[in-house]
Amino acid sequence: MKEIQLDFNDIKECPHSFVMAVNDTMNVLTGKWKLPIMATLIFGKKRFKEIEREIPRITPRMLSKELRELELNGIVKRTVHDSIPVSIEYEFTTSGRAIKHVLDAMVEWGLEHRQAVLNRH
Amino acid sequence: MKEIQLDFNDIKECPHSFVMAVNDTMNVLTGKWKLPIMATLIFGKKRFKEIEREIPRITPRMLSKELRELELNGIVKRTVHDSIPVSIEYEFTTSGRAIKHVLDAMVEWGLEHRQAVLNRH
DNA sequence: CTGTATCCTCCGAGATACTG
DNA sequence: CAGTATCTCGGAGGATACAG
Repeated sequence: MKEIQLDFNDIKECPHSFVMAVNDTMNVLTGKWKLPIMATLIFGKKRFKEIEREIPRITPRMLSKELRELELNGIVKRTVHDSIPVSIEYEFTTSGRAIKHVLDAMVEWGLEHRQAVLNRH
Repeated sequence: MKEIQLDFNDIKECPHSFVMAVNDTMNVLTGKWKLPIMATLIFGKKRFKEIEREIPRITPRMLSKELRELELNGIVKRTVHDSIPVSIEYEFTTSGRAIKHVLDAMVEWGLEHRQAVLNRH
């Protein structure tokens, strides 16, 4: 559970709280599997095996690890239903779901940037 | 110059162009030094040595590598002034500067999320 | 079904020295 | 000043097997 530590704390124009906020956000977005996992949860609760099935090539080790990290970071909620056999469901927290606004900004910039690059050939 | 390849192309709810756009954006934000480098360019052109001085602990190797990558991705423009000795300046492209909108969204979410996490202790 | 435990590989990044 | 060339290493992530 290591913290990514961006090293521009000394740049005077960046208030420390802004830098921390960007750090927090990057923490939730970086790594190979976090975005794919979040994508599977957009339309509601899912069980471990469902998520695993929807993400080609992910291993249970990585899925477990990333879900635990997302839970610790308050992005997803894990619920144990003690049926037989037990089933476990993952879903976004309210705050976790709101990261969609960041993704929207990324989509918008990404599309515009690709267009801008194409326009100069 | 490897491309980060997010592996959720098969998730039907994500239009491929949106996935590509998020990929493009992540490409520009990930890694240890890209954000610090961009932060130094917010207020205008800078020379290699100036950027190096403003970012503690970065090595010329990494600065060179990241600047080249940002240039190839159309984020920064590199200008050679053939004075004696030559001086070289780096600055945002128009499209590169616009990534600030993404950072704004990240700051907003990051601050709100931190607050949300604190509120439930 | 919902994960852990081991072992292993590869690459991002650091250290250091050098070049035009 | 504006970089490049080597060498090295830790850690993210993969493969495979196993557990409750």
